[in-house]
Amino acid sequence: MAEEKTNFIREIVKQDLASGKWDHRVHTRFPPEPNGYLHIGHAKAICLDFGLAAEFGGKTNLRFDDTNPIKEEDEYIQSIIEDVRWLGFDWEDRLYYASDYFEQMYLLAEQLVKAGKAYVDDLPPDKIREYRGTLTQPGTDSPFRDRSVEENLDLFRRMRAGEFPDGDKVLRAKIDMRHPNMNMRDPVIYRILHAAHHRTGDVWCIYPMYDWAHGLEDSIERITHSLCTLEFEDHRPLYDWFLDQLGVYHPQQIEFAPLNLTYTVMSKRKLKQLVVEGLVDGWDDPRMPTLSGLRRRGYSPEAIRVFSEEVGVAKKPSTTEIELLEHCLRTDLNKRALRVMAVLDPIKVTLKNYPEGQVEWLEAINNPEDENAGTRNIPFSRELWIERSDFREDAPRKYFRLAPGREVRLKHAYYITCTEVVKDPETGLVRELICEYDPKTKGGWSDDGRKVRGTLHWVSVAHAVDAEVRHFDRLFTQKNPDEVEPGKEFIDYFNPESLHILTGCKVEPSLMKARPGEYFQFLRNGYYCVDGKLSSPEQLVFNRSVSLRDSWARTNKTG
RNA sequence: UGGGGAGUCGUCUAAGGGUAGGACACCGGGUUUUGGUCCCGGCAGUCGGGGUUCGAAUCCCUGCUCCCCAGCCA
Repeated sequence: MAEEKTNFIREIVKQDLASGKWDHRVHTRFPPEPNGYLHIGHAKAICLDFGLAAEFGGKTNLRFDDTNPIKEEDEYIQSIIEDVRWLGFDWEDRLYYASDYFEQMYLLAEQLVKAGKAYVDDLPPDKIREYRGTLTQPGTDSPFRDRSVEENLDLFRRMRAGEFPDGDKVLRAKIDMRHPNMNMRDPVIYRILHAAHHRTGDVWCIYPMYDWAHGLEDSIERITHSLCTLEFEDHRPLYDWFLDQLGVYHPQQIEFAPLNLTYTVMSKRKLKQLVVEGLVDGWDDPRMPTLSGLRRRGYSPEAIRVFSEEVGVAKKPSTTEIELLEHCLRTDLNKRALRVMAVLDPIKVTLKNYPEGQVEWLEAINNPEDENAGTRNIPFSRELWIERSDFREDAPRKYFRLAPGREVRLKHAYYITCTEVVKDPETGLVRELICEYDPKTKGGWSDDGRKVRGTLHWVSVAHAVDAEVRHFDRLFTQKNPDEVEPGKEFIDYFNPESLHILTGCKVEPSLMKARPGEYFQFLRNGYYCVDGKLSSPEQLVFNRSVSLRDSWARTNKTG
């Protein structure tokens, strides 16, 4: 039944492979601009670019589209390389930079000038905008549109030579100022920017625009399928025009809908604003949809790759529910996360009939979903921590945790029965529970057919390690923070409750050895990981990656 | 009133003349030393109106709605 999932781009590739359109090659590229950190939306594109090529025995280049020195930084390049690699993709020796092609691009531009298809325009920016017309009104020709080839070539060379200040002149393609597609109204292809480039330094003072550069990059690298998002659909005619005018190798641009997720934003500009305004702890804050944030949150690359496949690829603008992402994480972590015990909101239990000073090391299964995960021993003693929410004085019948007179199982340990509740005389708050354990139930079993519904997690007081635990909620309070009411902006929907810091948590001693990048399930609580930025041997800090599904909480809420 | 795209369960996505399928979400039930996992079941969709056809989500006509484009950003 499990018909393999497909999408329109995969079908195009299959057809092209069958027809031999590209010599039976598939060669894609992932072309980020190094002006920010990669996010889950990029992951979809990365998985598409790399995944599709790999599926058909093709190749994928990692290419930095670094044509704007003002916005681009080396820090971003490093993070992008790290993130793509972390996701599990390999570009082998094909790490390219658009800036490596600047000379070729320049020469091709001269070729366009010589063909009478490009001209140097002296119009200032505001005039260029004015002459462009509007969506409904045609533009008008620049007075400089009909300069001779000789004059254009001379001026263009002098632009490169640095004879003019920023904004003084531009090189424009000569297409049609009355074209219904705004992109075809003599688009600018080179601008003067006396700015140091992160790779070429001050070698250049003119830089190519995206539309000119991108198709050439694809052409130079002999890309077959150039995948990009929907907003570039309007640019395809230009992409094709340039390549056709030049008579060079001509890849096919195919557009797909970008990924949107509920309760978050996906624009680098907006994510950067959260960082700059200090609303989050950097690009890698665990609440961020960035790959570095998801990594710090405890997402696995596998979960993200499965998610990318699950959301599918189409041309319909859409917003995926974040629950699907969480589901993919739970599915992956369920198979791999080591089960450990951690008490987040501790209340003390004293076993009245357990020998003082005695310690038993009980065997605990590391992962019931993975036999190879083995077992470990955990210390059990007279005084234990259990979860405050696992006890209720006024327990309803459906509640099968601890209550006065009720018996529960301590996971991997013994059955215990609550015999006495010690309260603070001042506040009336429960301070301690006095219980009795049944020595005949070691390991959590009894052969007398006794029915014990509840199983609790616990940590030995004498052996517990203190830890800080961080829980996260949605980054924004609105399902779609981009859709703002009049007078508001997306940042107004930032969720001030999105970070909860729990202190005084008690975790089992084995967690002292936990390292960033390892996956844990805090039994009955959720999936957690060590925060690679904040955690230290002196102060353990864990992040909750995602909670466990909780049907008890659900029935309580709706009931 | 310009151009380019897109409309299938609540959400995402298949089916491209022949039984509208899957996943998430949601709702039941079973198993369970995690109120987890797993298993079983349920809910729910072709934007509207015409037409062609034995048969239309699919083809034709028409209407409607939504998204993108007026950077010397990508």
